[in-house]
Formats: sequence, structure tokens, C-alpha cells
Amino acid sequence: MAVNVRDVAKAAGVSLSTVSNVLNHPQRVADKTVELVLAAIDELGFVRNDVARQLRVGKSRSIGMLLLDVRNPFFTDLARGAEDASGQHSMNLLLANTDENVDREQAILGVFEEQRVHGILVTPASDNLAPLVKVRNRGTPIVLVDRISHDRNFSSVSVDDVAGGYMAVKHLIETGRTRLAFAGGPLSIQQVVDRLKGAQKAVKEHPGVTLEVIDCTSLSIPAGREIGSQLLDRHRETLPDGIFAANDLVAIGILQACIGSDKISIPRDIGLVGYDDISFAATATIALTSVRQPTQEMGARAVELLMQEADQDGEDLEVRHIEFKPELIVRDSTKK
Amino acid sequence: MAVNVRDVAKAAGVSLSTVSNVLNHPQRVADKTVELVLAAIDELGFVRNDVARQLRVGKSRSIGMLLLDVRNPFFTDLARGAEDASGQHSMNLLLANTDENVDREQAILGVFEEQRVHGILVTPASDNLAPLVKVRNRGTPIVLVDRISHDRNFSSVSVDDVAGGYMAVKHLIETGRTRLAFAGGPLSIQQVVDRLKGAQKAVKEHPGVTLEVIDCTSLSIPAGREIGSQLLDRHRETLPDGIFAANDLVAIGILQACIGSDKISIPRDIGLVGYDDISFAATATIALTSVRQPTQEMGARAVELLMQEADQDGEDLEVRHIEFKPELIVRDSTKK
DNA sequence: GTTTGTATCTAAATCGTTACAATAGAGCCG
DNA sequence: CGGCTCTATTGTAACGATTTAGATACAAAC
Repeated sequence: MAVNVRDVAKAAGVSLSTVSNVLNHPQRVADKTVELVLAAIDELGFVRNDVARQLRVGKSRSIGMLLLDVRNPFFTDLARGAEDASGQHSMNLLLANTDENVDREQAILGVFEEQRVHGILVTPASDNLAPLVKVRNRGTPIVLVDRISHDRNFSSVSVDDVAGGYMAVKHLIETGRTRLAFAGGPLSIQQVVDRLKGAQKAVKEHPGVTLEVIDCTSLSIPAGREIGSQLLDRHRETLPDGIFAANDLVAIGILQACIGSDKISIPRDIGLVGYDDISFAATATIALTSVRQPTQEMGARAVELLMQEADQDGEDLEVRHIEFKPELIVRDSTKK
Repeated sequence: MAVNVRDVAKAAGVSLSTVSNVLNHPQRVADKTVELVLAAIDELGFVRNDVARQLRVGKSRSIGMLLLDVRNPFFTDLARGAEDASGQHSMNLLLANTDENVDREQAILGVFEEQRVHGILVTPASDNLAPLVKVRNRGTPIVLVDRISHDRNFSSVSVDDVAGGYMAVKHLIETGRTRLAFAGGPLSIQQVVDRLKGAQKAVKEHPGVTLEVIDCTSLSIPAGREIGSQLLDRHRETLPDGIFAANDLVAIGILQACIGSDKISIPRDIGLVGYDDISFAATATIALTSVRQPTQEMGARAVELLMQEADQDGEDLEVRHIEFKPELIVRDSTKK
């Protein structure tokens, strides 16, 4: 069924290696022969079998990228950045969604490794990087995105989430809130922990300010809505007057829940800060104050690091880190 | 460097075909041998080279999916549905972004074809399906998502966009608007054309109602914002009093622009309807009236069709279509 | 002791491509 | 015109798995 180089060679009346040369080293082949072969390729509808090519050359033209949550615009923005940079290296980017699920992450990692991708960009679903270490040690370059490895064992591109958490909560305090809450989870996700850490640091600097932690199982709109409805069930006097949500989706979920009732008004009763500054934050019912990250650039830089690591190939690869500073974007949800 | 089946065989003290059997037909091998081999695999850190496997068996375990716009939640929802269904067939889904760009679409299509994916799900960037036909004729099954092919030549999963456009505009008319506008583009995208067609149908049924078409170059938030600022430049009396945006992103963009000024108030001056009912529509500054599609289910059904088509493999493959009905979700942006 | 059967083995072919060494032919020079 | 370079082309051996056929070993059953 499928047309292969041999068929093309026969049709063009040349040897199969000439066809291969036309495909890979056209300068070695006489111009008229090139034309001849290209004509045959076109006529037969030949499509190079990249699987065989890869097997032979041992290198793939694809970069795999594991996203914690495809439905979170933050991650698709990362992907867009990575995609553009991949294109510049004439690599193509394959996206897969882990849904914050360690098993899925493991499975997809396996698929990418079996496919011998050129390298993998990972937004890790768990704190435990051991599986990633294994994969890397077997020869597949890995770069962490939006995350630093504790032991600084992986190259990474990230944002200083502690600083981001700090500036978010500091802003809440400066606008006069004192009974604060941090909403987000699970605490197995490093970013959540770091943002919380930053929040706690800011609280500690301001005596009289308290911080409550409201955990949740995922960083999604439904999880936020869940938290919101919990809040609505509370007695008024036990409510926080400022909430720092671990990301914009959670913040938007909380917003949705509060809008449904007239018990809690944002920002009058509660000031709300999100994280990521996704494009929908600016257009939320109450425009959302949020912590912005240079998302697309992070994706692009991650690809650069990955390509460098793949080029090295040497034993003692140099681990590199790029850390960006976040920026607070103040909008209506924290207006006093 | 890389460990292969031969190494595993040596380490386990069995033949190479036994290793292969353990991997592919474990029931043919005695339990204790299986254990032995698995132990060796584990110890050596063997990872099956799927590239070689694929070359030999000729079939890939991957489905490719082309998305018009990864940053539009509608498409990532489609992807989520497709992903779940793929998993059930123990296929993995590879996503790629065309960004409404025909050249990119072509390029990625080529990559997928060269990789001999099991099949391709496409949200087509253009009206011209000829390139897709070529690919399909060479043997790669293709299913259209969110789109019917004119000549009914491809299997497809879609929503009746004409009906959706009709109900959106009918709603605007029933809430008392008469000077309507359709905002969206480019008109090379079938969905845009269909939604416009439905809009025109509704207008025609109501004498005295007019419909203006405001074209734009992409279905994105920035494009919507652009339209919004154009509107702000107009004389008040030439403004429409109802806008049907081709999707939620455009609607949100328009919303963002209008909120920036106090010239136009939504819904008082202009009623606004979006399309897709992405999860952010409910939380927009003014909760957005929108046309909902069973997005995740569409993705899932598309995979089913694709798998069926791949199984057939016969010459005269049966083309099948699944068409869903949209549903209007009324929110504040069209309140009178 | 022969038969039957299960579990495993060896060896070789195959998938479609690319890398590499070898060869053929043309042109040039002394 | 033999010898030489140079370029265009060719033949063949990989890459790493799966598959198949046929051989072998060792039980248990007759």
C-alpha cells in the first residue's frame, strides 16, 4: 500500500540511495536528477516514513511537553511560547495533558520515552522527581517548567513563586485586610507550597494579620467554586476579609460562587487576588487582581535550555536555571 | 548506551524472542520466566524502543489532533474529551496547534503523516479540504471535528452552527434589539460562515431588523478588543444595539473594550451574545449569554469515529456524521 | 519406549530509512 | 593515452524491534 523510497527509485530510474540523498543531501545530487526524483515523489504521493528515519538516525524531531492542565490558559500560554521556540529549531512540539495526576504523568512520560523524543518539558504533577531522574539518566533530556527542582538537579525555567505569594498578600495587607486566607491545593504541588510560603512571609512581617489555609484538591474553577460555597456557609464573623488564591482558576471559581449569592460581595467584604494573570482575569465579573508571569517567554526559554542540554550530550551536563520575577497587576477585586 | 532487547535477554539468560514474547504475548511464556525477564528489564532500565516496534508492526499508538487555537478553551475542552476517549482505546493523543494558519496546518499534517499516526482529528483552518483528502487517500484516517465537509466526504462530529446562530440572534430580537451586528471572522472559517448564516435567517424572519457584519482576522480576545474600540469610535446613532459574536473570545474582547470606556454599557446599550459557552463566559464582567455545545462529548465521539474508520481499512469506507444541537444559555449580557 | 504436549530456543526475514564505502564515468593534464 | 582528480551514483549494512518456522528439551501419559 504505502509508497517507499524503493518505489520512488524504481519510478525515477535511479538507485534508492540517490532518492535518500535527494531527501537528505540534495547538494550531492545533480540538479536534473533531483528534479527527476522530486517528480517521481510527487507523482507517487510518497511520504517519507519518519518512523524508519528515526530508527536509523536515532534522533527524533519532536519535543514532548507535559502540561499539568490543558484547560488552564496559563499552561496553554506556556505551550504557545514553547511551540514558537520549537519551530525555530525545526522541532515540533507534542502536547500531552497530565491533569495533575501522577499516574497519567508517568504513563505519558513512558510514551515519550518509548518514542525517543528529543527531550521533554515537564510541569511536574508531584513533588517526587525520582521518575524524572530515571528518565533523564537513561538519556532523555528533561527541563522543568514553572518549577525549580529542590536539589537543583534539573535545568529549569520558573518564576519566583515565593516572591509572587509575598507581593500578593502584602497588597492585601496594604489595602487594609487583616484576616487573610490562602485558597489552593493540593500541597503536593510545589508552586502551591511556594506561593503559600511567600504569603506566610508577608503575614509574619505584619503583626495582627492572620492567615488561614483553605486546602483543595485541584487548581480548577470547580475547586474554587467549592471553596466559595464553603465560605458562604460560614458565620459572617469567621469569614476572611482577604483571599489569595493559588491561581486564577480557583479565584474565578470563588468569584462565581460569591456572585451566585448576595451574602459576600467582592471586593467590599473580601479582597481577592489570583495568580497567573490569564487573559480572562481582566474580564472577570470583578476584574481580578493577579500576579503576572512572563508565561510565553518561559515556554520559549525552556525550549532553549532543552536544546542546549540535548546538544551537550556529555556526561556531566551543566544544570541551568532561569528565574523570572513576577509582577502584581492590581484590578477591581482588591479595591477598597 | 541504550539498552535493547538483546541485552535484556542476555541478563535474564533467555533468548531474545522470549523477551519479545514477554512484552507482547506474556501468556505464551511461563510465569517464572516472565518474572525473570521483568526483573532484568527493571534492573537494566530497559525502555522499549517504540520507533522500532512501530516500524515493524506498522501501526502507531498515537492519534494526532490539530487544534485551531490552543488558547481557546473551547478547543482544549474538545481535546480533553478526545483524550479520555483515546485512553480507552489505549491510544495516546498528541496535540498540535495550527493557530488558524493554513501553512502551519499543512506542516503539522505532514509531521503526523510522516509519523504514521493511527489517525488524525482536525479542526480545519480553511475551507479547502483538498490537502486533507490527499492525506486520507494515502491511508491515514481523518475525522473532522466541529465541522462538516461540504461534500460529506469526511466523517465528522459537529454542532448545527446555523441553528446556533439562529437561536442567538432570535434571542437578541426577542429581547427587543433591532440594529444587530455579527462580529467575527475570517469568513474562510466554516463555523463563522454557518453562524452568520443562522443569524441572517433569523433576521430575515423579522422585518425591520437589520444585520451588519463586522469582520475580523481571528477569533481571539485581541481581535474582539479591536472591534470594540472601533465601535467606541462610532457616532452613537450608528451603533448596533445587539451584537452576536462568532465566539466567546471575541465577545469577551468586545466586553473588555467597552468596560474600558463609559460610552457603551452592556447590556443597556448593546446586548451581547457569544458562542461556545467556555467556562469563563459565566464569570465575565457581565456574565455572557452564549451558545453552548457539548464540547467534551464531541471530542470523545470524534475519536470513536476515527477508530471505526481505522478498523474498517476497507476500500469503500463509510462516511459518518454526528451532529449535535446547540443550546442557548441566557445570562446578564442580554438582560433588558 | 513411544507418543503427545508445553515451554523455550535459534536463526532468519522484515519494516523503510540513512550512512558509508565503493564504483563508475567524465574531464583534465602532462 | 595512461593516470589522476572529482563528482554523481550505487550497493550494502546497519538501526531495534517483531514475527515466523523449525528445532530442542523435558515432562507426563499411554
